[in-house]
Amino acid sequence: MKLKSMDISATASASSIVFDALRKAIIGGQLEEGEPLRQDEIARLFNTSRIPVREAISRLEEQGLVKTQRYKGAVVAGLSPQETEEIFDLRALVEPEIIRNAVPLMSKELLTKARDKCAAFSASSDPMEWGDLNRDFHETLYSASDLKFFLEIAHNAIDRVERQIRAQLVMSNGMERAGREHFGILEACEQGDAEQAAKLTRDHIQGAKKSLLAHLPLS
Amino acid sequence: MKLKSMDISATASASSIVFDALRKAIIGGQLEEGEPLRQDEIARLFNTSRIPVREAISRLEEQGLVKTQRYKGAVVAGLSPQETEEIFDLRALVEPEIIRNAVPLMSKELLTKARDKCAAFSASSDPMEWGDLNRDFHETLYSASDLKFFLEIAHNAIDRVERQIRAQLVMSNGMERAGREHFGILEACEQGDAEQAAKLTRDHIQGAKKSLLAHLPLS
DNA sequence: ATAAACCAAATTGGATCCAATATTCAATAT
DNA sequence: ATATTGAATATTGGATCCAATTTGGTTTAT
Repeated sequence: MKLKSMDISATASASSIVFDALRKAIIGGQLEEGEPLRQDEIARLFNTSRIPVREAISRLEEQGLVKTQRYKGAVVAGLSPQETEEIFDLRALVEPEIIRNAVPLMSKELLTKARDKCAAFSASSDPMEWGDLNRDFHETLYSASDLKFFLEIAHNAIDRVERQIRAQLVMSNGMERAGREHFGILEACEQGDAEQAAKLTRDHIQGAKKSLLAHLPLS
Repeated sequence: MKLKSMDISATASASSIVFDALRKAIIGGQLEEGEPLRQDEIARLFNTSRIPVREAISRLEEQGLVKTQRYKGAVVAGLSPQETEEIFDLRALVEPEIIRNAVPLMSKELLTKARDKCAAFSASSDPMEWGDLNRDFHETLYSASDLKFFLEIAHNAIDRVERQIRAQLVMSNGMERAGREHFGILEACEQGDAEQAAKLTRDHIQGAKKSLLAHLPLS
């Protein structure tokens, strides 16, 4: 019997489908911060009842992506400049460790893929996709790491500032500098220099933080 | 009008009450790892329906404290030795930063409180309360920090290894050494030496990790 | 006797309904 | 005119009910 098998018990529940969709809409900026999430409306959109929607929203709250008030509902969470700065500091602490751990575990294939993603990022002229391509490149490198909890933290931290990252890329020379820095990180990985890759990753994040804060109101 | 006011909209919902209770039961070891969480049973215990229970469980899953399988239900999450080690490494990375940030913000009152907690910990002879007293001391120091996201991470990381921390305290000379190390950290805080406090915190966590892994099966 | 088929109980996922609270807006009093 | 009251509407929180799936035991065929 030749049949491509799949784990049926892993099929998506309604609540996880709603969760994923809302998460993407929030970090992608389709839902702006402060915007209320109406359970009814979302349930109608996904042709389901409010129960899975409520579960999805409570999970999003646990992730810090929405804020809810009893009997008032949920709104997309926003960040103050101070909070944004703190998230970038957290990233600057955690992500270099992930890269340091990942470098010795990177296969030839993975490095090839990363090089492609790096090139795709630099080549793109559509600001709408810069955010995704940027994240794609970083996550490709991180995916070689086996530090699942560090990755969990990093993914959540990036989720929370994804909108700011997009903003940072389109402003001044954000895109050009990111491209250069990506290339540097990639080269360090290819040379197996974990220390250098970690250092460049930290600089990359701290640099993004700085240029972001400089353009933020009353920082 | 003189009336002591309180924010009624902040009153606890059924789901948050269940969430808090389950979280405490899990990290306190009342529920052992692998133990299934039956929605009906929990709903009966709290005299509510399964809806708030399900919301609580989905939040616990988001925190990594339980694992659920579709149509099979939730069980208390456990950690492999490798995973335990990684959580301790994460703590060793994040918590020193929290202390470093907190030291300059510590008031006289807070330091007094911390000294009391430190003494209470060392004085206790009841192994059942060592875990709580230990956490109480650390959280007192951390509470001076204004790094809310770092604190979020640390709290969650500690939640996930709380059981192992308890185990570590009761074994060999874990309690005695922790008492000594706590005192060292406290002194550094009192002297306003953030660097030293951070270093001792890192050592404290790495030391706990080592002695824990040495006693763990097939580490 | 053993293993496959199958049926009943248990359990979870989701839908619908009701209760509690918030919000909006018209009516009223000052 | 403005502020306050009160009713109608909208929205969320929770309870109850039904459907889908798993689980454990029983039957049945070999």
